[in-house]
Amino acid sequence: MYFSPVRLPSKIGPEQAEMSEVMTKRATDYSQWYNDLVLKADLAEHSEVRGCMVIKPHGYAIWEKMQAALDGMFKATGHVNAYFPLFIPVSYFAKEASHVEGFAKECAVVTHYRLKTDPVKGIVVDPEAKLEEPLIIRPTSETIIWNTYRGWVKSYRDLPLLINQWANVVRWEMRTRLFLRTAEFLWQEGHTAHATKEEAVEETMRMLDVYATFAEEWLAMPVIKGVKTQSERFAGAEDTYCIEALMQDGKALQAGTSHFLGQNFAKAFDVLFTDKENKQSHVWATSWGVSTRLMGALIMTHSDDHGLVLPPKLAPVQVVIVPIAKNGDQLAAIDSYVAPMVSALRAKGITVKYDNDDKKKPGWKFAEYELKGYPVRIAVGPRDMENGTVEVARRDTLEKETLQAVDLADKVEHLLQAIQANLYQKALAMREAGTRAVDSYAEFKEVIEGGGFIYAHWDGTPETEEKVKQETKATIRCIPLNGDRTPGVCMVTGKPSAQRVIFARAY
RNA sequence: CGGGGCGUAGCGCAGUCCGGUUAGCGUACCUGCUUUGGGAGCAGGGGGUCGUGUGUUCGAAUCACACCGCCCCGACCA
Repeated sequence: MYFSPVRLPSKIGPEQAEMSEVMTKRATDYSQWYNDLVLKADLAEHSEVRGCMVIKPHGYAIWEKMQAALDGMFKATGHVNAYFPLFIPVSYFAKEASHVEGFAKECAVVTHYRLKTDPVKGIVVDPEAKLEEPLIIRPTSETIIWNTYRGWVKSYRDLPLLINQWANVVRWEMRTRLFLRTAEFLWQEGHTAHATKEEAVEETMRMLDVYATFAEEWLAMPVIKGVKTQSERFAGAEDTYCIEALMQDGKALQAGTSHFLGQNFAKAFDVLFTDKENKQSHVWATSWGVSTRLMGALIMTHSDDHGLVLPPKLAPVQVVIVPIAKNGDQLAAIDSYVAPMVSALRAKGITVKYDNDDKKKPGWKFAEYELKGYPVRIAVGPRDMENGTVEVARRDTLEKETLQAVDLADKVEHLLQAIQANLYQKALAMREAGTRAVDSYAEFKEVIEGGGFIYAHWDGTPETEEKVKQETKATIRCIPLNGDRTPGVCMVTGKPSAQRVIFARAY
């Protein structure tokens, strides 16, 4: 059922050098397939800076589509964008104890502000230019934002404060993978301040819903909403909510988080407001984020051995039209034949590329657009011009069909909707097939080897969670919000359990 | 950070063990002709700090040491 990781010799055999096999197959080595796909589909490449990637135009275009959709949803829920500094003084960072504890191990630190020439080494850090206080490069912005909010919030009239930031952050990870975990990544982080706990909790849940909606309607990726256990909670949060998705190899991926921060940061940064009764209290906070990791989620949810598969709503170009011509005259005839189709498609808001570049052959283009995940490909040749048809191929099923060109724009519009829906349904079916409920720890140990989401009872203690993690490498992904609330007994200790939680091996 | 693998033309590799012509092959690229409904064929051509540095040697892609980078596995994490 799943594409399980298999260890292979690092040398690539001659059969893989063939033109027809530009990528490792999922079933051969899932992890290598992922790496190949990111590179071959031209989404990103490794930079020479350790742990950092270059997001290439095709990959960045997809990220921009995600940004646009999310940004619209943030605005629609009353948020505005702002920008805070990349550098955070260590003293700010130090103010919230559990926050520091969580991030200290992976902080890049700036200690100097100048270089100088050196006769031997060329250029060196100028020891004279040491900063009085080191700056860290933000791994997340709670501290600098709350330090700023102190000046912005005085009265209940200033609340709620609903701000989002699109930014880059740095976490010095030991091991990185393109999109899934890089030392520097792009994300958005929302930071809100509220007068009451209820309002902050409501905001936390609202943004969790925004993420779930985005994942399902745009990424075509079904997710489970849940709350994290104590050990998986964001450093500094009271509660961390998340959306969890299941990838094709049976591993779970956390795709977004929304945190209820309580008054932790307000207390650490003395953010107080005066209410209607002239009483002072600390404000209540939330923060929430999704990152370029969603690119990894997108890839691992839909793509296949032919390359990337993109949901139409996130595809930078939804329809590519490829002419098949024997000569220049024929190409010119196809140009005219296709022009009204292009206009009609664009009039419906469909993004279209007509690729009449005669320096590349049709077959080459077919393979290339397939690899890059264009949802619909239309081929037009002399036969079509005679018959008033076009050949339409859909990327998700790889099916080809010859259609009458009349009302093509309507047909394509429906096809794009059908593809979007089909991708979601396929992903949902995959998740359902990969989801099991188990009651005994012995069965759990067996089932977890095959991957997937496992619903099991847990006694609620970090000790039991840790034991399971040590013995099986599976963690509690979340306590689902909409799951079965039937109580039971912990599969490990036999102690009472309020409801089943989701275990999985995770990215 | 530990274990394993790797670094030679844009990409994929051979050559390294056992030092010795002008460093090869496939593909990509350029030119010409023929082609064009799933990564075209033939002919000719261009392209190399052999990851970086230091050393050994008459001579280093090849040997030694150090460093850098990448991949896979583990620990950590979104």
